[in-house]
Amino acid sequence: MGPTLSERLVTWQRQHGRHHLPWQNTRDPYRVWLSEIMLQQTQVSTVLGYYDRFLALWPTVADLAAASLDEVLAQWAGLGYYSRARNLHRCAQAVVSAHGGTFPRQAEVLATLPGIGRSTAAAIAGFCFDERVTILDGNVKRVLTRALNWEGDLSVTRHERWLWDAASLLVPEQGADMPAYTQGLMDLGATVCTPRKPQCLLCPWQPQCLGLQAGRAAELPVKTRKLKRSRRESWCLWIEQGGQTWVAQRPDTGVWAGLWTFPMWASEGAALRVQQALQPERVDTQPPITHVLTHLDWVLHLSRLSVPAQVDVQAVLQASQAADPVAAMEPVAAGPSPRSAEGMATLGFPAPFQRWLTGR
DNA sequence: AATTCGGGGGC
DNA sequence: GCCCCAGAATT
Repeated sequence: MGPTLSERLVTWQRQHGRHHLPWQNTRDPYRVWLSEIMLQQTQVSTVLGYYDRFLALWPTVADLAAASLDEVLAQWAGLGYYSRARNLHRCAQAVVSAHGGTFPRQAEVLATLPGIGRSTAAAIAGFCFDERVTILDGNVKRVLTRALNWEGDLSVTRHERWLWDAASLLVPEQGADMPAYTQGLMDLGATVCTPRKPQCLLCPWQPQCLGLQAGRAAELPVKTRKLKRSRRESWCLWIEQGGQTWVAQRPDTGVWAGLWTFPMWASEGAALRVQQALQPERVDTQPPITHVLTHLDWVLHLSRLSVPAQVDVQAVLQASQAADPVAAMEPVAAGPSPRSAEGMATLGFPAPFQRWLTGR
């Protein structure tokens, strides 16, 4: 028989897994939780800088809870999936107000908190509290479907449920092995059982892997989901007037919720009419860029305007906000307002606007 | 059950 | 171009 799959994985992780990521070598649930949220659908290399910055700014969950949502969003800017930042903030406040500033220890309770689903709850409970519950992230789905040579379509819900059950059966008997086991699942998927060209010769499960035996490991998992992106086109005006820049905050739902952008219009004509009303001294119209989001190709046009001091920008923008839906400015949470350079630095801008503002 | 949320890495 | 990434919440 030999060692079980979980025993093999635990031994392998201790010898060959990753041990020096910034969120490892701690059982502080705050640090583990913060890393797990940032790492949702996001690669390790992308998270590194953000993680250290958040910890430096907010060393404890109480510090984070005491921050404003705007501060958190500004620090999260560029990382994507901004509902994570909103839920991060809500979760910190819930931990403080409903749990006395201490994270709950059971996965089932953790999963009731904002932004913590079943997999993240299991990661926290396993890493910090030795609870015998399984994660099920992209790594585990790939590792498991290959090890079991299981060809179920992952876009089908009941297949996911089946995988949860299969993964649950594999957890180690000893709670003390849970941190290494959970990390092992992640490390195996990230470093050996990779999406393409898996390094099966290095795999601790190689003797048992049914996918490898069938010669199908590299073709799993099966996912039929086809992604069709819609297209949207917007015209942005970068309005500068006497050292100030006009910005608007996006509504608290939808794409880039709560972040800041230049005022935007859904038609070229509407933007041009506003541009004309502003009587700019200089106009710099840049080639459009296509910003790719998960479900959207967003074509963004940008004209940079220098507007004389005597022009009432506020009035022009308000009139455009109030215009009929076709000609109106795109919806904002709060009316556009001018910001100094220092003020701009405290706001969160989506990646393409960040690039424009910093000159790439 | 299907959609909606970003942005970057790697090939 | 394509798929993937320490997924969750919403509809």
